[in-house]
Formats: sequence, structure tokens, C-alpha cells
Amino acid sequence: MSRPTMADVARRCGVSAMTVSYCYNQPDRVAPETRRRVREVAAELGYRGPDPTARSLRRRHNGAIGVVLGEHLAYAFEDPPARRFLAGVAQVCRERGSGLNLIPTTGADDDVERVRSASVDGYIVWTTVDTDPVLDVVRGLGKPVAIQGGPAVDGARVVSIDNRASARELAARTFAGSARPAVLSFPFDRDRRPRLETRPAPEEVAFPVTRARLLGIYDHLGPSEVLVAVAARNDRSEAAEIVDALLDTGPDAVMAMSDQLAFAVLDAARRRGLRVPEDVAVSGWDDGPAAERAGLTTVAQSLFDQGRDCALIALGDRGPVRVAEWKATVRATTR
Amino acid sequence: MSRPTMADVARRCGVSAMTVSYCYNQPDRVAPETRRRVREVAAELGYRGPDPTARSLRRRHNGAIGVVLGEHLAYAFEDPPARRFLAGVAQVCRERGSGLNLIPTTGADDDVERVRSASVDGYIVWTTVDTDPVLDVVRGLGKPVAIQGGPAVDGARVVSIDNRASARELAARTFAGSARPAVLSFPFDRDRRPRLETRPAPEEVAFPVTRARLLGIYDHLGPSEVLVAVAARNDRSEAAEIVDALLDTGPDAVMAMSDQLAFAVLDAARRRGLRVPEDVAVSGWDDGPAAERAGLTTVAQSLFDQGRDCALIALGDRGPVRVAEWKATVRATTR
DNA sequence: CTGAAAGCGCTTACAG
DNA sequence: CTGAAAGCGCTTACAG
Repeated sequence: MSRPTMADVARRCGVSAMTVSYCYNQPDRVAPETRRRVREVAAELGYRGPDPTARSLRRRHNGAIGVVLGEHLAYAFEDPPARRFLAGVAQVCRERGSGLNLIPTTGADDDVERVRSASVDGYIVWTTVDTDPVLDVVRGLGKPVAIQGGPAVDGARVVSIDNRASARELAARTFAGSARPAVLSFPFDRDRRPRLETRPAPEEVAFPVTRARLLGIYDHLGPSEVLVAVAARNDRSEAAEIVDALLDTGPDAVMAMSDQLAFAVLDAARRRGLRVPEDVAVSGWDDGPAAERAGLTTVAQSLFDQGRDCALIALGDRGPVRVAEWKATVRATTR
Repeated sequence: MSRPTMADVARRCGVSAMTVSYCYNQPDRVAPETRRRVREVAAELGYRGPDPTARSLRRRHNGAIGVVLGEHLAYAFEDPPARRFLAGVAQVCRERGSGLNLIPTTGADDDVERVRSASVDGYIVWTTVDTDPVLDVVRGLGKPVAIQGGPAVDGARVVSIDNRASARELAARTFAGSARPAVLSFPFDRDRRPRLETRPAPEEVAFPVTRARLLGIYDHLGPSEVLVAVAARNDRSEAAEIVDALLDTGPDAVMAMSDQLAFAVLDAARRRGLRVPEDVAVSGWDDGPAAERAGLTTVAQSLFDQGRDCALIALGDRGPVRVAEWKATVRATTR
């Protein structure tokens, strides 16, 4: 006999399997003496408790949520906002005794199958492109789905700040008195091709969060021109090159779509001897711990709390989705 | 009918359940026309494929590994070495189409049950204390277990560098010409009480990695005295206070047990106007990307590769455990 | 190329 | 306080 099963313990013990089951699940229902004997035999046989998979099948409940990250997984451990978000998810998992299943996807064919075949009770999708096939899969599974940031799709609940409104307000702060405004944007789509564009059309942008922020910026700017640099990813050092290209055009104010990207602008400004905010105003998003230290003007939002909210949704909480809070935090990097 | 099952599809299609099963698992065995009809009916009914839990039970295989982290989970996303390790684990998971289950433990009573009831095929335990009850649980489950760093226990395979040998060699580099050597150590146990001790006994140390490094340092020092500062955790800013206490004693060389802790020493040295290495030599462990930038002398090891190795073990790979490689990388912070 | 049947290991509503 | 039985949804070796 390899691993002993509940039936083995029951047989050896002279009781029914259900009595053994109750010993683990509702010990109070079992006579103390019986319980003692069962535990003894279990120990003797090396039985360590009910098989989790069989239990999940029977109970129709896995005790785990799946978190879909549209990136190589190292990303989840590198990107500061993603980390804060996941920390929030993890906190709820702990409170609820739930498991946390990480499901990285990269746009490969097997993504969909890997997402579908995870034994989880609900899904959290980290913000992705409008047409991500993973969205269709998770919606059709009859399990709760929470999406951080967007896109908004039927059968899923979105946890996000109002990106457009926050962009509008931040633009007002960052571009005050600016003659040559510029934007350092997240990638527009999964291509992640870095580039410089003049007032790109919002329809070009496949990531809804990025699109909404661009729209908010346009709301503020009206019809005026604006240079938009597109970073390959949310990475301070990797953005250095595109930031250099942007600063070569001589902007006097740059709205970056994250603190990390804003730091990349501050780094480059320092290298060039530009004064901030006198020569160039800079702002970001997220208000991570580093933003305060750097005196960065930024949109504060709690990715941690959004992680918590997503986890609660994925675990089946019904209540209304509360719109995540944000606040423009004005510090020293803007005029 | 809530979610349709395989049997529903079969019935509606006029075939047996096993034919439907084959359509998903070995499509070639099914006649093209039958396959087409099954897919059609499945789509019509909203059947999205075999239930993962039922499949796991039947196949006796979950397609997932559990990673036990003896910390609040935010840690996994904050600690640089842990992140590199997990990135390595994640890479193997991707290659093998396996799931990745994060199981944070904090020493609470329910730890053991949460670990036991994860539906996984194997476990990875991130280095922990000798007496962690989780070790006994995972060993008794009849599933492969890999432990990063240690402790070494029966029924589990350890993936680690030779910490004692690396400490011996690093001590030789760091303490060359030193009259007042000191150590900035990881915590000794789960208490994580920061403190200053003079040559603490190795038996005091419940974390085997920390103990082995201390032993290696003593190997080099012989019977001489050495001051050991114990940090609460592997965190650059959090260590500032204990580092200050250490520097107040005027050491001329500090071996820190990680790059992060070494940076904490460099930070404090800079604040005090101490020259490195002239006034105080500093070294660390891990050789993360930041170490090279800082010119830090450190023990290079690939936590990423160790993550890969642990994942392969947890997935059932048999081959001999290769001892992880390390190399003392001497740069500018030592004499 | 397709099917009948057994069984993965458990839990639960119901009876006694 | 304990048990007989059904069933969670699937896969597989075997037969035809």
C-alpha cells in the first residue's frame, strides 16, 4: 500500500470511513474514545489527513484563487505596484485561509489552457489589453472574476481608480504654465515597442488603463499638441533610453504614468543638469514609498487595497464594487 | 443545470462520456466528425472543458507545486533574493506547464493545516528554522520536497551553497588586516530581536544558513573575539538602527550576511563620513544586480538557479542534487 | 473508432 | 454517537 487512504484507516480501526472523516472535519461529533483510536491508527499507518484534491472535488470548493499576470512571472516580483497589489491579495488569502495560485501568461497558445485548468474558485486578472483571450476564458467559467484596472467586461468586476479623472487633475498640476507638455506612457499594446509619437489617437492604445489616462490628459490639454513617449515597460532603468529621446525634444513638463517612469525622468534630468521643476516639471502615478522620499508629485492610490478588494471578489464576496480612491499628491517636482 | 458536465455533453451528443474525454485529452483517437459534433455541443451548452479538480483526482496529479515561505507573503515580493529565487521557480513552472502555489506561513497554528491541504504534487520550502513544524508535515506527505538553504532533514533534498565554506573564504577577504572585525547577521530565530552580541554560540542560531555562515567566520577567526549585530530582517532601511549601534563600536571590517545588509552598512558609513574600505571594509552575500553597481565584495550565488533546481525536485526530478555554486567576488569595498 | 465500467478519495444528508 | 450509500466529475485499461 502506498499512501494510506481514509478507507484504510477506517478498516483498520473497525469504524466507517465517515467516522474517520468526521474526526477531521467535525471532531465534536465523534465520541472521544473513538476519536482517540482513529488518531492512533492514523498515526500508526502514516495517514496524514484527507486528500486535498478529493476533498475539493467533493466539496466543490478549492480554497484557492488564481491570479493571472500577463507577464513573465519574474515581473510580479520586480514591479513595485504589482508587488503591492499581490501583497494585498496575499493578506486576504491569509485571513481566509485561502491558497494563492500564480498564473503567468505571455500571450503563448497554452495560456488559455493553463488558466482554465487551474483548480481555483475565482480569478484575479491583473490589468491587460482589451482583446486578451484570457478574459473570455475566465468569464465563461462560472467563477467570480476580478480585474484590476481593466478592461471592463461582462461577467467580471473591475477594481480601479478613475484613471481618466485622475489624469485630468494631474495634468492640471503638472502642465500648469507649461508650453511644451509631454507624456511618458506605459506601452500601448503587447508589442511594447518604445517610440515617440505626437498626440497618438486613443484608439491605438490596447491597455484600457493607459488609454484612460491619455484621454484624461487630452481632456485637460484640449486640442493642443503633446509629445508622448512610450516606454517598453514599467522599469526605471529600461526607460532611460526613451526618456533621453524625449528630453532631447526639450519638454518643460513630463507626466509619467508611474512613479518608476517618473524616476527615470528625474534620473535623466539630473544627468543633464536640468532643474526640477524649474526647467522641467515631473509627475507620476501610484505614490509608492519611494515617491515621498523623492518629493514626487503623483497620483496616490493603494494598490494594496485594490489587491484586497480583488481577492474578496474572487473569493465570492458579493457586495458592490467600491471604486478605488485616488488623490493627486502635489510635492516638489511640479510648479 | 448550473455548470454542464462532461456527461451532459455526452448525453446531448449521443456519445459516451469517454469519447468526450478523448476529445479533450487525445483528440486524435476520435473521428473528426465526432470531434466536431462534440465541440459544437460543448460550445452550445457552455461546457469549457474537463473540471480541473476532478481531473487531478483521477490522474493523481495536480500539476502544481507549493512554495512555503516562512514569512508574511509581502516578503516574497519585497526581499530581493527571495524574488530571484521565485523567478527561477516560476520559470520552470512555465516550462513544465505547472502551477505555482504560494503558501505563506507565520508560525501560527493553522500553518500546518494550510500547508497540508494545498493541492500540489511537491513542495519547496524556503529556508527556515531547524524546528519548523512545517518540515515534519511536508516530509510525511509522500511528495517530493526541496528545501532552499536548509535545514537538511530526512525525506527532503536541500539546494544550497556551502555556506560555511563561503563564509570562511569571505572572512579571509573581508577581515584581511582587520583588528576589529564585526558581523551583521540575519536573525537567529523567529523572534527576530535585533541585538549586539560578542561571539554568540552557534547553538543559539535556529536558522541553519545563518549558523553555517557564523561557523565559517569562526573557522577563519580562530578564537578571537568578534562583535555580531543581529538584524531583524533582510531589509536595508530597517537595519539602519542596529547598524548604527554596530558602527558606534568602531569596527574596521563588517561582514554582512546579504547585499541588502551590506548596503545598510555602506549607507551608515557614508552618513558618518567613514571611508570604505580604508576606515571600514564591507562585504555581503548574493551578488544581486545592485552589488555590482555598488562595487560590493560579496559571495556570488544564483538564487534564480537554485529556484530552478528546487522546482525540478518538487516536480519529481530524481537526479542527484547538485550543490549550488558560489564564488567570492572581490570588488572595491574590501582591502 | 467507440463504449461499459470501475474507481480516484473523499463528504454529506439522511437514518437509526 | 455511528453507518450505508450516493455522488463530486473525470480518466483509463480493456474490450470490441
